[in-house]
Amino acid sequence: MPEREVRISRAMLARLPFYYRTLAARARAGNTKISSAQLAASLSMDSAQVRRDLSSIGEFGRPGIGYNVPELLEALEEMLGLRNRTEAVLVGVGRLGAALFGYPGFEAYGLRIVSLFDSDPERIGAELDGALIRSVSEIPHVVRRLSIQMGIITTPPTSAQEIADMLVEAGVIAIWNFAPVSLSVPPGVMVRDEDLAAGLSYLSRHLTGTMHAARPEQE
Amino acid sequence: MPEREVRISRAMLARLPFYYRTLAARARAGNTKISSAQLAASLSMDSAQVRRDLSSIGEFGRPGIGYNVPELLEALEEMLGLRNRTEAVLVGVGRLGAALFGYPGFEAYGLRIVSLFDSDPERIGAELDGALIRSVSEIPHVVRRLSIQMGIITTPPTSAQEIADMLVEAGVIAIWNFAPVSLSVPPGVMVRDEDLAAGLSYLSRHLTGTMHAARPEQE
DNA sequence: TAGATTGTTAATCGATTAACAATC
DNA sequence: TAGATTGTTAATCGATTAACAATC
Repeated sequence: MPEREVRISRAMLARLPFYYRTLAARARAGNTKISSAQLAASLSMDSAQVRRDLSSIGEFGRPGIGYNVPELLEALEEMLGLRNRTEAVLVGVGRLGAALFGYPGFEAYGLRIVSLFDSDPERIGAELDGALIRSVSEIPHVVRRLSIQMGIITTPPTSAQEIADMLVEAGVIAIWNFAPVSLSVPPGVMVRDEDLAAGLSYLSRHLTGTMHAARPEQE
Repeated sequence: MPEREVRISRAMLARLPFYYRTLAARARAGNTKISSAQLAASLSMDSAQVRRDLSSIGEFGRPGIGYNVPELLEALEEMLGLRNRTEAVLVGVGRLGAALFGYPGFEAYGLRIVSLFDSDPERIGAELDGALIRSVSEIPHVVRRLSIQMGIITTPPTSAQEIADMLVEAGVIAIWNFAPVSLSVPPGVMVRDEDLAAGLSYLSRHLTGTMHAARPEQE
């Protein structure tokens, strides 16, 4: 059979996890069908956009009926790469790093953090939930030996670039960066910046704007 | 003087924190000037876009010279609402909630988490970094009395909507939602979804893709 | 059959990039 | 003055929305 040409725009890729969420909840509720209009409604979006997005990942809908939830869910899992087991190392076991390491939600997404690193002598050698915290100097050795492809950076911004370089040098090709700094990496390596401050300023702006505008409670 | 009409697109608003980051680093390094080309280079973007974005928030550049770093930084702070002190409450003191509460980065952005809530009897009454963890039943009272405008939700997805309703009812108009579920709120209330899973699938997809493509190390 | 709903084409809207006159 | 660099206009590109024939 011919390979289906799948064009996923950046904007659409950002929407897929939301479809996934909603469909997973539907599936748990025992529903097997959902229409683009229903899906759109629960995500406050346009039904035409839902149909367009879903049609571009395959043909899972039937006119007059709607979409088959389990089928669509499976396709989305495939599409989002949730089927793959991904092993990652985490560098910087501060509060945020510890929170991510213990976050139960990742398991469902196939992510397993297999090794922890820090540069603070106080932390090196200690354990977190039974996992040993290693010195960053061991990164090259461990990453190479376990063929790790993903690195999670939760260090202070000042050392993030240095850590990124070490990870890439050792074979990592995907970096999830929580440090508030822009990393430069060679082509072929993908960086995802998780910018908490960006989310915050988005909301702050709303608060400021609202203060000058009409009070919201008197609709 | 006439009010300057400021049109900020959604996409541009998402870029502003990155400009801010870069300029703040420049300012710390003692630089007072920066060109659109330099700024673009450190963020791997197009210089035309930088100029377009910056020109739409004001006239801080001088042809032949570049932009005045301190001036621009100040304008961005204003624009991003970083000047405003924002007080927030946090609901759900699990690992993620605790990490956010202790995150030192927020202080610089004007955010202060003034109260913690949880529904787990084991946690209620306990302290985190000297702050008392209150029962969620106290949300209406506390939020109203302190006139809190922002709520941070780090509860499990099942209770997130219920908490959102309580917060909104008590007067909150901005919700920072870390629970992996879509919240429905009345108009006038803004929700920012921080979707960790989305970032993860973005990277996972790259890993899968790469396995089928050419090995990246042999550029 | 009649009603519902998809997948897709065409129309609209918005965002990015290129080019350049104006300015330092 | 000559070289550098902005702010903005015009051209391109991409994404969203509307509309509807095809299908169940």
